[in-house]
Amino acid sequence: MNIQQHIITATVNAVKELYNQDLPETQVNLQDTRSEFEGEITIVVFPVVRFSKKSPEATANDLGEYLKEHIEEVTAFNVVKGFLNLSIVSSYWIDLFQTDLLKEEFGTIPSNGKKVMVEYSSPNTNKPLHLGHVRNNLLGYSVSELLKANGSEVFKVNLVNDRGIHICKSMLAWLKWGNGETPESSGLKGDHLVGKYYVIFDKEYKKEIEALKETGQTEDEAKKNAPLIKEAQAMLLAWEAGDEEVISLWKKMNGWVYDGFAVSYKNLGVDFDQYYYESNTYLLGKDTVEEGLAKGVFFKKPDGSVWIDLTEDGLDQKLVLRADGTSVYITQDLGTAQMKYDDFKMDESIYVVGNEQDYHFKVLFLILDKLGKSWAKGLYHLSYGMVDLPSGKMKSREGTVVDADDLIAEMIATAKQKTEALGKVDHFSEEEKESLYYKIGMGALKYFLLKVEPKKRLLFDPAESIDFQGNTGPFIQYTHARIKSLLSKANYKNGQHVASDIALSATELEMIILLSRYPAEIASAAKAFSPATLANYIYEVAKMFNKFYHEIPPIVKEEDEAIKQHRLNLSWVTSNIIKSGMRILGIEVPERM
RNA sequence: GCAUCCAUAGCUCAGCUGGAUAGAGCAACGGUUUUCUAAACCGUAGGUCAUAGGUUCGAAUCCUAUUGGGUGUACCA
Repeated sequence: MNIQQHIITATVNAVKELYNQDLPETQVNLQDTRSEFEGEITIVVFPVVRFSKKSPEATANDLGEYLKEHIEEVTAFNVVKGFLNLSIVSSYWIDLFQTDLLKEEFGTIPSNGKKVMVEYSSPNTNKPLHLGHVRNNLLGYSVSELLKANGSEVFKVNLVNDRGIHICKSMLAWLKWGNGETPESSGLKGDHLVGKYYVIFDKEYKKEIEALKETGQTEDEAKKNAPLIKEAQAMLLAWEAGDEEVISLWKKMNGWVYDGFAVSYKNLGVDFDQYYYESNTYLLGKDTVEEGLAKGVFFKKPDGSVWIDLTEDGLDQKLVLRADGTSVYITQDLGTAQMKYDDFKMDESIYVVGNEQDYHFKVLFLILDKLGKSWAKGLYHLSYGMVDLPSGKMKSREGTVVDADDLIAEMIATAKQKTEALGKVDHFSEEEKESLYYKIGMGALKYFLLKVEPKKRLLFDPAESIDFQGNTGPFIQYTHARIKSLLSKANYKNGQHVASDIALSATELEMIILLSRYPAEIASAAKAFSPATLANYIYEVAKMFNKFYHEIPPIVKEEDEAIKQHRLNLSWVTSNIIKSGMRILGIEVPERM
């Protein structure tokens, strides 16, 4: 039993004995004592006052006396207003530290038997990835790792949007203006090459619209009548009919895109256990529509279109199948959800998708629930905010997107320049330097994006480079490298215990308490699907270490062996938590930098 | 119009199921290196937590309204 639980139980007993009242355990409110007060654990006594019928101060004093009397580890207490601060004997903290935290596997949580699917990335194959996709990928990957760390079995899946009118646009533009250009002939990365033709299509299409408007057509008419869009639509029909030429062009161009994505994914450090392709799933869902009609969840309008009425749930009527019997977006999502469940039988399924689709997922989940799917309650939309530029939203057609590959290259270049300026790595091999620049650059980028609460929108200013100082990835990486250097200088041997009666400084005590929170931080971050809370915790840990490192004399020169070993143990545990926590964020920590 | 999310220091962000004097980083100013890596540390300054009510012993946090901003509201995906 840990000390916190011990205190809670004893407090309940105290209220029984002193006031003859039954205090519910949930009313015992514990928190870490603020550093400006004496003690480590604080009881907020206001909730107890109702039971004691005394003033907060008097109640706190009563409880303090009782706890000091009945709990061996409680050595002293003080009362500040309604707060009872308890001092715990330092040997308790040292024992806790040595038996739990000093283990390599500290922070890993045993299996909870849950199977979870995380769907993320889900790109379109008509253009390269941009900063918005980067946020999605990093978030999806990190949440997956977080859930694994919390004891779940995780399947990462990528549902690739590889078909549709937008893909045909790129194909058509390439046929018309491409002159047979390939990634090899142009030296362009495949996804960028295809994206180039998507932009060309849009430009030419706009020209046609303008021309038609000159002839007196309205904007809407012109958009529908432009020859290019008609050709693209014809191509889509040909694709659906299995036209050999179209299919083979489609395969060729998608192949270029996949080669390009593979490079970006590798650089981002993300991976997937399973790919789904919409070209295989876009016809799914019609069975589900039949099922819904049979169950009376859906209804058919006279024109043959199928709808669900969600007005009682505060939403609208929603179309689930067109009058001509073809699917809409939600049709295939219904079918795909069923297929994913049939494939994996997972308990929970997380969709990492931007908040512009909040409404869509609300409807999707509600429909599946109304269809009586037992697994519908395990569905969760991890909705994240858009990445904005100072100028506003990124728009691919207006060229205001921050390209993922460019950004990665810039981050690495910046890392190189900053590292060289510090002049610490001159003796590194070229290979080690390259690897270091990559780790630091990506560490800066990943931490920058992940430290912000997912649902909040995020501002990125391309004119200002991402920081490498303060609350940043490189700061945390640096702290880790510094600890590793210290440990190697001291010939550190892991896991050696010292007598639990050594003296601890205030900072050392604070460190132990902070470090001991790691498993709880993982659990709460996993519960909230939020790598951000973990990121901020790791930062606190790194900051605390640097404070400790500065205020004590050099450890390697420490003559008291027990104190030396204990300080090295503290350093090692810090590095272990940083490494493990950063790994969950998808960030590598160098051994030296 | 309706739905939904957001609003905290000059800037970017923390702030747990309501608890002590609202915290970090950047930028600004000052200091720290004969001592284990100064991508570090210490200090100064910076706030009507959008506004107004309400609930409570106690509200940045919960409720209501208002203002400002984002997103959605297609037989697009």
